[in-house]
Amino acid sequence: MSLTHAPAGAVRQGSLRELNLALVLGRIATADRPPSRADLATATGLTRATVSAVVEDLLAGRLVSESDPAPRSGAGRPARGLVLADQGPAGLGLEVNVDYLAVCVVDLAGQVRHRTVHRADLRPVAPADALARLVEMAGAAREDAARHGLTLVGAALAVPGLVDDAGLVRLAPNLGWRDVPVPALLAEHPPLIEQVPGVPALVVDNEANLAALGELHSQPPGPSSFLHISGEVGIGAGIVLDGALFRGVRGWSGEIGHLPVHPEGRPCRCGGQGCLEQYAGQEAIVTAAGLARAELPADTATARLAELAEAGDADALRALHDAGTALGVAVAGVVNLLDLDTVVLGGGYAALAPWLCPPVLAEIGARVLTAAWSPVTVRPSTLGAEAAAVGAAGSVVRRIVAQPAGWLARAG
Amino acid sequence: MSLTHAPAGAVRQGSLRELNLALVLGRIATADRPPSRADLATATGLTRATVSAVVEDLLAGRLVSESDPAPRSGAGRPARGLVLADQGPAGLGLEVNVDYLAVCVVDLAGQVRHRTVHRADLRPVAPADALARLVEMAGAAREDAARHGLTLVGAALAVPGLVDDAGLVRLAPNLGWRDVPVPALLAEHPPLIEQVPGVPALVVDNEANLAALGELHSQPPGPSSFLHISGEVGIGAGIVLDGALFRGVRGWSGEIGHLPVHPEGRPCRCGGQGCLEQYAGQEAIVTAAGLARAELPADTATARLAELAEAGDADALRALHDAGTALGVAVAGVVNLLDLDTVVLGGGYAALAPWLCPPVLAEIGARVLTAAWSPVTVRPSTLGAEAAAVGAAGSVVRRIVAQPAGWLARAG
DNA sequence: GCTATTTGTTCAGCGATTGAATTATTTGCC
DNA sequence: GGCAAATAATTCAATCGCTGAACAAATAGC
Repeated sequence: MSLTHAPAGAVRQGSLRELNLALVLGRIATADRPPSRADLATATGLTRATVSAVVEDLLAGRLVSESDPAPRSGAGRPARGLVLADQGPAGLGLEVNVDYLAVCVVDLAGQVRHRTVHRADLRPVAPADALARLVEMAGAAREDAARHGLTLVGAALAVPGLVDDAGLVRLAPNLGWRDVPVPALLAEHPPLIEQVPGVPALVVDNEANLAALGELHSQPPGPSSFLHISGEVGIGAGIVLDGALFRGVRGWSGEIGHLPVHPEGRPCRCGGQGCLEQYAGQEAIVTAAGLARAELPADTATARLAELAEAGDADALRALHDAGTALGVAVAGVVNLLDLDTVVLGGGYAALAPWLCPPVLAEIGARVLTAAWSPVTVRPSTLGAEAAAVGAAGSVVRRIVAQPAGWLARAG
Repeated sequence: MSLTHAPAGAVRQGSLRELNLALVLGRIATADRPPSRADLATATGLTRATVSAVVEDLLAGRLVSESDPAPRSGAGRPARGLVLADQGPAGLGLEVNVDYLAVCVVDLAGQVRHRTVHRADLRPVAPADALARLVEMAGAAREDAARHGLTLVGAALAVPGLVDDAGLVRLAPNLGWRDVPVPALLAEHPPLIEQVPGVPALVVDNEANLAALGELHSQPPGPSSFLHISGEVGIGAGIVLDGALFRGVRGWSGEIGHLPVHPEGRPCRCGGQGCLEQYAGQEAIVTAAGLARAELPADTATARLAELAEAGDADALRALHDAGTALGVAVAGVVNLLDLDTVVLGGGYAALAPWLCPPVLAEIGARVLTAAWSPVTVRPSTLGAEAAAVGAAGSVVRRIVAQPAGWLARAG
């Protein structure tokens, strides 16, 4: 039932303006060329009078600005193009991963305006210390952002593990974290965020989820429903349905790493048998390729593997083919279940995509009933290594775009 | 991003009333006791003045009526309870299945007001003839409905197969249908439906999807996210997320029958190997239990199997245990992927649930990473055999409840 | 019979959208 | 160069629907 879903609560007089602010701003955000007020009127169905009034609010709140290059040329008064402001609210993205810390700032338009990566093995570091380092990096990011006229209105932290609604990291096995109360630990540091109604100061979420969100909002815009697979030590998936991340009942969706691909196969640390992770996880691939994994950190191992495959190393090629086949079995199951037409390989898989895609596609072709009518695209992620941090920061500014009324109420 | 999703288009002056009509009517529909106007005001956040105006519209359009038993007793003016009208718009549910045709009428409140089942082997019957019989049954249903003051405002047809957006049945393997243009075939018969803006006259959908919708709207209300598995000859699943059926990019989601449970196992007609259907499909179970399947139609075979299991027949019990284990492997994968907390066994599985649930739960417990923190419920469907027809009819009236403005515009 | 209490309605006020008229600014043609 | 056509954006009275407060209705308890 694809009904236009109504707002949850009461629709008051003022909601009308709130909804139309969001409608117009969203249109400006997704347009490929800066639209004029007249363009917006025809696109949204509102009258030009209303659009003018709404745009005036947005201009006053510095969420949009008028662009110099006119969107049209020809007879008639020239239109004034509207673009998202390159100053004003911005999102702070944070990421703790096994071998790096990342911080970035993304503006309203989705541009990455600041980026810092600190490479280090985080496994021996206590959570509180890791977060303290991250806060230090974030402080520098905030100052840099302020110099560009950007105000941080919210932060999102990506963690490779299970996170509950309150931001408690239940389990991040590869990081060695268990029951880490991130919000409480971060509350001990001076706040970097200017609170805005409707935008949570801090969201903690799974790295795979946030990387998928980053992919969703990357340029050029891709499909609105897809599966994003982050192949790290574990294998996580972010499921994007109709332009929204699907989190599951408790926010623990996407545990694709424990789909069974050989039900009577190798035992897995999850307690099951033959889980995907045992055949297509980073350690499994590296080991199968004959690389002594202990000598290398995860990202270097992946790069080395790509080098070997490039050079035609038989062991590497076979390891990648086997991993791709296992991945394909799992992905085919997901596609059968959810009827998705796009699968994005992210994280460590992105660099290995040239060798993983063919066997994945082969399994999809063999196992997906509907593949004959509708082809499935499998492609590497367009975002770089710290996709989750970018997606995290992007998720903050998307809230401003989706609910501009909160920011405008603040800005006066 | 669980933002309150705004309406897709422009929010005009009149949309406000439309949205609040839907809000108030939805509240009346989901309340456990007939709410008063005052109850609705506090529940929705609207003022009592607005609620009174909205309710007046709903009463005038005969979508709700005032109930006799007052919702409250005590000091103060007695409240007048509001309930969904038992006259007015109703939905027509149709179902073509392998061994029966079913027609039913469901009123606004979700009550089944008419029900006809015609048992026959439909495999040798041409699609046009099967639909003609269904139309005949529907005509009688319409007359019966009219006698109760019900007007049919839309129809939904459940088919055990893949259906595209236009209502074309691409493939219904167990029925022997391929590329059947249902809307065109039904257009040759006189219309039974009174057109209402916003309500499609005919929707054709997968039987598993509509059965899941029926479960969603069954009384008492259950969870808003769950997996509904219809175990017939094939195995289909309806995925309900946040109170809405998830259809996938092309409407072909839920093909759980082809999740791999033994990737190097038996070949499947889909082209893959070791698909769930080969281990937990009705034929597989019946054969494994030692019943000669040819002698029995599908529903009788299931009943017989339940009898044997009840009597302690070792072969039947083993067959059910093995099928349940295979089903559990697949369900565990789905739960890992989507983080659902409820699985409903419907269709042929409903009657076999006492024997299927334990092995399914065992596999979930062993393979689902998060099962330790959040238990998963596995239970049989509460609806009867023709759940899809009831769900189909229910999906029609749900549209009226979700968008009452269309009906009100018609009724004046 | 009076008061407290709760329900539901009435009504002036107001915010936001609408549609038509008006102003603003350019291109192209004579 | 000047004028008409075309397109963009604004202004303004009218209207729709929600709000808040006052008011009328109806009952229980004392």
